[in-house]
Amino acid sequence: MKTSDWKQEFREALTGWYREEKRDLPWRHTRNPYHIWISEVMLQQTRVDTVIPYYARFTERFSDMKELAYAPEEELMKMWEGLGYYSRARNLQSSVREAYETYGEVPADPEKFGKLKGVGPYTEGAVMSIAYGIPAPAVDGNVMRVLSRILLIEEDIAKPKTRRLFEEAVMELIDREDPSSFNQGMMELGAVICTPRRPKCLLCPVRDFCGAYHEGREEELPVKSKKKKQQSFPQTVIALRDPEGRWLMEQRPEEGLLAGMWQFPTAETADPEEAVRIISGRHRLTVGPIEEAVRFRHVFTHRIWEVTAYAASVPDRGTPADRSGWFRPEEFDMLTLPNPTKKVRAALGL
DNA sequence: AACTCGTGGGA
DNA sequence: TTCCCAAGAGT
Repeated sequence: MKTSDWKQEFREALTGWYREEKRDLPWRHTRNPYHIWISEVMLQQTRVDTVIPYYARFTERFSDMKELAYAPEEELMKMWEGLGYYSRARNLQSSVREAYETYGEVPADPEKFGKLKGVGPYTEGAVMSIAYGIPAPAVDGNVMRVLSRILLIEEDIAKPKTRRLFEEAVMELIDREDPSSFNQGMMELGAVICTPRRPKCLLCPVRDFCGAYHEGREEELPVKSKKKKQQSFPQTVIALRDPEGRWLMEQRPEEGLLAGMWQFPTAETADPEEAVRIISGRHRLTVGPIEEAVRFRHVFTHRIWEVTAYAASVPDRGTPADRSGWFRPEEFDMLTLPNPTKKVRAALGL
């Protein structure tokens, strides 16, 4: 068998399987490049089942580029609330605005599209191939896992430079008649068959082409170095209620973790007395006796919060610092609240 | 290159 | 519980 024939048979086996067996997902019902762009950004580091309801709401509210381009940021963040990695939403909006004003559409040019904020190598290839049929590589974690097994590639896929190796491999293999089905087929295969643990090789449409399967090494690949575990940080929350039933909320800084989101007053200490001193000083107010409401751990990718939340009354509102305000529980829904804050809110029965 | 940036699910 | 992870990108 000649090498070129092997590649062609691989392509046909993969795209044929994909066209027959692909899951019925919302973004596979549209050819709207803008909607496909939205789906790819939402799917960055996020599971399909999590994205589905967000995608439905988001594309309904911001049905075309103009709607999103000029939407109020608060509304944008409210639609993204709970999905995580919030800079994705802000970058998406600014890039949709730029594309709309510059091209009037999603540019069908990888060079132009890839320059937009929030569009990295993966998203560039995914949107260009799926929306426009352009043969560009869309290398995500699935593709690196699948190809490392098929081609017996032993480079560490945790290392940034390794991705380029896989992009070159994809360009050698990609189906130029249907780059969309090829790229999505690779990812679909990784998602449902060629899984990280216990891959279902007996159901695999391309196992005849798989080096790892032939050598019985499918569980050994890919090679991936582990990341170091996260550091823990104490977070003491002092939820403060005024005599009229309003609660003090603070808005986090515009940059960094949970940027711009709202939370109950919080101090980075394990000592509740110290937290009261810090927060009462910050807002120039007097805090009554505190009562513990809830204690939990919140795990981020790179750090862990050990949260202890207390509630207390204040006789008057003092002098609130910048980026803070008093709100009734019904008004909380106007604010963008990160999950840790939602947990505290639930514990307080608000 | 290494670090930052969320969340929820599964083994 | 603990760990890894899931269609990554910005700095």
